[in-house]
Amino acid sequence: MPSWLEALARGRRRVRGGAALFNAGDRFHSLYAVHGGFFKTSMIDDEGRRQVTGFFMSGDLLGLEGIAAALYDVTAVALEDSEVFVVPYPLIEQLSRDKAASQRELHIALSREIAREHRLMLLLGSMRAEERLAAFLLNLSARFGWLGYSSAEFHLRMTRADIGSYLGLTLETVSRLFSSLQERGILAVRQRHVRVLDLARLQALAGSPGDSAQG
Amino acid sequence: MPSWLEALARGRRRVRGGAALFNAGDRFHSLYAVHGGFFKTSMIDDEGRRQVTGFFMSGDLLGLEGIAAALYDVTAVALEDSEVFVVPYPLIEQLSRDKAASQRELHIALSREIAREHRLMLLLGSMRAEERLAAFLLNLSARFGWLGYSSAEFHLRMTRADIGSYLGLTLETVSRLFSSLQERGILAVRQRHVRVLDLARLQALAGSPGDSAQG
DNA sequence: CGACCGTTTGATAGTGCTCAATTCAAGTGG
DNA sequence: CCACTTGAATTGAGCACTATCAAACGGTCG
Repeated sequence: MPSWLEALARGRRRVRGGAALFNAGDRFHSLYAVHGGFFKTSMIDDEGRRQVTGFFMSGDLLGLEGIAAALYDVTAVALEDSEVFVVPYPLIEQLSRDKAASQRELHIALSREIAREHRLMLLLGSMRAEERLAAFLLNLSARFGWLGYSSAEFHLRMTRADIGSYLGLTLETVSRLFSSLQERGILAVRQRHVRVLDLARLQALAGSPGDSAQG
Repeated sequence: MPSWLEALARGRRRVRGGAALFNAGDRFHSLYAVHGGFFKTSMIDDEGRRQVTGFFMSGDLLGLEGIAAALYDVTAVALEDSEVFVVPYPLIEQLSRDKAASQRELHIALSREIAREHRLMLLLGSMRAEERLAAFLLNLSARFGWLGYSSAEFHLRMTRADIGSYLGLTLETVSRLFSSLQERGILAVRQRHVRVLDLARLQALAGSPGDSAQG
């Protein structure tokens, strides 16, 4: 978890796979630093369609968007048994007043989330299905790498439907793309287990990079 | 402009239509509060495709995403002769340390920007072309209304290409949609001049609301 | 072992894109 | 004042991509 938050954590909270950490519309009071496990966030549009807006793993901060309206505006659900540090927002406000460094860190966290979403908008607005999936996989891969896990072989925690919703595709399209990438020798896929066989070609499909946080 | 920033503005800056206020990659130093005129922000993906990420008018804050990397990560271009207040970020940091209220306001501005992009992701990920344009127009309309202008009749400052880029559509599709909405008596469109003839039907197309800031 | 959820695969159709040709508006210069 | 230029917008035809509908398969957990 981000070091500047360590002093502020007030307890942990365990969340079972499938359970919600918070729901859209809940009163906002705390940020959550993921300490272990895996979360997805989603929201519902006026037509009732649910869309996944992000995936969060160790070190990522959940709840930033809640400050504005004093309500969380997404729902955060654990995709496996997970744990978070609970960081009450009032404490953060206070600490940032005392310590300039912490203040800046919070601003950076917020600002980084904005930048992340810029990239996602770019993906949703201008990439085709295969590019989207490639970019998504590279992002996941890089994040696993940073956490010390293999970046070449990993386990997807989310369903094809989750991926599709996040990328603006149907689950069938996602499934077909996995099959196609496998046939071409770029990936080895078995259910949710993914192995990257040809990183260079995967990067070429995505238009290159695979960094940036909080996919 | 947001009242909490008034005390911090250090001068104004005029920007001619077509000129850039800042470019992606420039060193970050200030936020800008739009005081008059109209801006678009855009960024470039790895394939070199440019995409519009937002439109900004009086009262909106530009540059928030620059805090994270100490670099602006979008380019802000004036779509007509415009004016901004320049608010140096170090001053903001300092004020937020002294005044809890200002600190919270900044957090809210950042957080609101995150929420705005959530909605845009929803739009890009799950709405069809016509829904997107309807939602876009309602958003613009509402914002003009808040500024005291007519919400039923207004002048688009951006080209069809800008709108298309923002909505993840081609300019031809945008143009066709305008024609179609006009034929159906929902809008009266002449070039960039738009008049809403049937608000209810426009809202129905979008799935209802038209609020939320910084479209 | 059976039930259930998730995934894969196929066939078909629809939506929006691409390419291309006009039309239109606003300037510019003769 | 009017040809001419230029950038934007409109419109059309055909097609590519992805969604939709449908069926079968697989893995996992009671």
